[in-house]
Amino acid sequence: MKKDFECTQESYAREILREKGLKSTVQRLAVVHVLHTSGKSLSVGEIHDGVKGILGTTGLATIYRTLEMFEDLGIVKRLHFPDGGRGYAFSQGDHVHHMVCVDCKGVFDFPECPVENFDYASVEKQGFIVRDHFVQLFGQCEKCAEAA
Amino acid sequence: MKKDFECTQESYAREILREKGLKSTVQRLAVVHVLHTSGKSLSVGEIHDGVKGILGTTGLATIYRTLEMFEDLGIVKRLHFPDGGRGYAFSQGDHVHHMVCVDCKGVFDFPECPVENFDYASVEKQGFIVRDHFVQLFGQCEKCAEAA
DNA sequence: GAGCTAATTGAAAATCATTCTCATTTAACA
DNA sequence: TGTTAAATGAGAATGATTTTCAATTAGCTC
Repeated sequence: MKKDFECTQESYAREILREKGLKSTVQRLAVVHVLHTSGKSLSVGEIHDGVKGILGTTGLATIYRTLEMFEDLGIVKRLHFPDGGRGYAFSQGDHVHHMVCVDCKGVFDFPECPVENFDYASVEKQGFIVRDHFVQLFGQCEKCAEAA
Repeated sequence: MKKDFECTQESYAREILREKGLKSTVQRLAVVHVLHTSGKSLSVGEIHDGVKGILGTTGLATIYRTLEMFEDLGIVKRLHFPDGGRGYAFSQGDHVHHMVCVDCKGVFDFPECPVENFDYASVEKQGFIVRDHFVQLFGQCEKCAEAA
């Protein structure tokens, strides 16, 4: 099978898959490749198209299965758009937030956590225990800001 | 028509609707009532059921239309759950974040913005302009933490 | 309060997204 | 190279959301 798209990100995915006893199929590696090289957030359909471009044919169900699994493994992150749409972005590393360009859907990592040093006093006063958070920034990348 | 559920939140919605030249229908006010009195995040189906409980019969399309519109008006906020599910929460006021109990789906407002004072230097260095953000906290409310 | 009008609703069909099933294929390892 | 459990593909099934259009209604005006 074609593996001419192998690069750092595919190796990274391979390793995580092997650690968990999961198979590194061409479909899975193609999903990583498509997401990573696009550099932006893609819909399920766009990912499907991208993978079909590499492998010729691929079942849509496989894309769904792969994305769900990759999300659990922390390889991709699901993003939510104000219009209700969803996108997936490659997400190497554990705790990364994303900044999304609303024009080109470009995704840019954001290593510092904006919420990390936040004082949860007002919430904790009510008895809550904060366990996790979802943070996503919206804006414009340099290119799109200039074009506007 | 039954309006015995009128209270502060319904008046609030009425006012916003009137400002925008939109009609305060019983269906719309019932959606506000259901969401507000539940105190938690509800799915579209749960909201539909709640409204049917008040009005007898209501079209599902109306619920969808109302929620979309209320989201634009800032009356409700769409929440996203790790499992992919979506929920809607009543959201009086402009810039409120939410903390959601993963057990009971209870929603608690969070007036301080965790992102407000964050230093966007690393992102701005790349030429980005941050325009908006989505922040959602997950955890356990007092009740559910004790029950666990 | 009755009439007018544009906005809104309801019901069902249409569309779109996601999951499931099961026979076939394949990656990983011996 | 053979074995085997995991993964895939194709399409059916399910579920979520949107659209359509005739009927209804809220918000005016008088």
